[in-house]
Amino acid sequence: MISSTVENYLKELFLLDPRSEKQIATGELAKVLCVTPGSATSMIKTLAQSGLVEHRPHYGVKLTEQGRNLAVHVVRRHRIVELFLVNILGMDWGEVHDEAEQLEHVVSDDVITRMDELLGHPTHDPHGDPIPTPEGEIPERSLQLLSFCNEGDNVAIARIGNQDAAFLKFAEDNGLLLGASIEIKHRNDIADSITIQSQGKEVVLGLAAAGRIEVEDV
Amino acid sequence: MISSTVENYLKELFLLDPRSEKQIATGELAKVLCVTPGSATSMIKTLAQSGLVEHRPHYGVKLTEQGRNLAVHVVRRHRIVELFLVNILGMDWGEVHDEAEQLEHVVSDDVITRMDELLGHPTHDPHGDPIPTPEGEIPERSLQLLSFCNEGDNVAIARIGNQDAAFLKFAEDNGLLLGASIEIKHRNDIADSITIQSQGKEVVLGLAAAGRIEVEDV
DNA sequence: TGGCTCCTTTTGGTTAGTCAAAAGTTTACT
DNA sequence: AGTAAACTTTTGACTAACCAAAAGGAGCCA
Repeated sequence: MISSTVENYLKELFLLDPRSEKQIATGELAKVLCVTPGSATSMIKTLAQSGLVEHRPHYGVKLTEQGRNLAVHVVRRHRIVELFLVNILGMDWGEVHDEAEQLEHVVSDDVITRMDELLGHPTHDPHGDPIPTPEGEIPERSLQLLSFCNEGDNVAIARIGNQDAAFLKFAEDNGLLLGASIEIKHRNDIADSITIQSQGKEVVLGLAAAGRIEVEDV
Repeated sequence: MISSTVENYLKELFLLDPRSEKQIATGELAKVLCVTPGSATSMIKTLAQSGLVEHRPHYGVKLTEQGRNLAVHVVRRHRIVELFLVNILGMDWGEVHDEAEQLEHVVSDDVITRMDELLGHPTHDPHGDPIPTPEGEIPERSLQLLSFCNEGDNVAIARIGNQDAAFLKFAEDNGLLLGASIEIKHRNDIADSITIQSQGKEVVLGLAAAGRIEVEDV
């Protein structure tokens, strides 16, 4: 049996590098998992023994094919649960993450399949992140940072990279919801700002903030 | 934080004696939890130190007020989850128990509240067992064993005590579903049988089987 | 009262996961 | 090249939960 601790290590490795190309530093992994570096090292060693990661001491760690596969399924469970909590149980975008964090380790594949069906086989979760398929494929979209858009572009909001509650509230208050279609009115590199129109309302954003919002061409 | 192991010990103590009146034997508790008696003893000792149970060495163990309270809430979570899996996700009566066994330890009160709402504040789960309220009250019904009913009685099926899959299938096939109203046609103590009519169909049951079915006067 | 059986408790050992602090590497700068 | 800073690994120790097997009551029957 695979413990939830192991699932968390694998999941975070995946989230830090979805393609599993880079060597992730022990300390970085330790930080996101809120454990000491020493704890991470020893867990990495046992993961390596099980063939779930490849460990080059002092250089870093990387998921193996097998490890990545497990991780992807944890992420699938997490995102389906999140979407389920929001769409079916009516919970808030902000409060579902921690809940899903727990549930992802105990819900069976059967339950996930049924939730998936009830949700209509969604491809992306409430944060705009892709939901891996049961086979482990990750649906790709060609996203672009809002900060790279040009005047006149018509795009739809696909993902908000900043999980900060205040930022999410600001986005929500200004109609910058997932799927909302917006038009780029002005772009001023000198003033470091971009002006967009969403649902008739004009909003001015700094380019740094715009860099946290990903959009899809429509 | 209270571990799921502790929750399981408390829950099983509650299920073995819902009123928490008797002293439960260590060995009995160990058996339902599938642990050795020694393991049970040592956990009982730590539970006693936390004030969750009262332990009289060599005589038995009993939930305290506080322990029973926690146990009742675990049971509430379990039963609401079960009902949710059956009614909302369309799972089978038989397959939800193990799933709920896992989920009961991780779902938050918020999620339970929302499920409860979605289900219409049910008072009993798919097995006919009562669902404790958020305050810990246990809705009582005055149930009677089908084997004690007399000719002419009109009753509704409230609970099936036998969890055996074959028995459940037999019951289902003969229209003996939760809530179904039936009439007692004949009762023959010599032949040890009882004849009932449900939805026009007559079914003959041995009194032993009838003793596993509980009914409510209508 | 002794002895027998059944059950409970104790004892000693294991595993997974953690931390704190010591020891060892790498890198980067002079 | 030499050294300090930054990071990683090792070491030793802890906790929760478990098991197997030895030791310790309790009740019963002669």
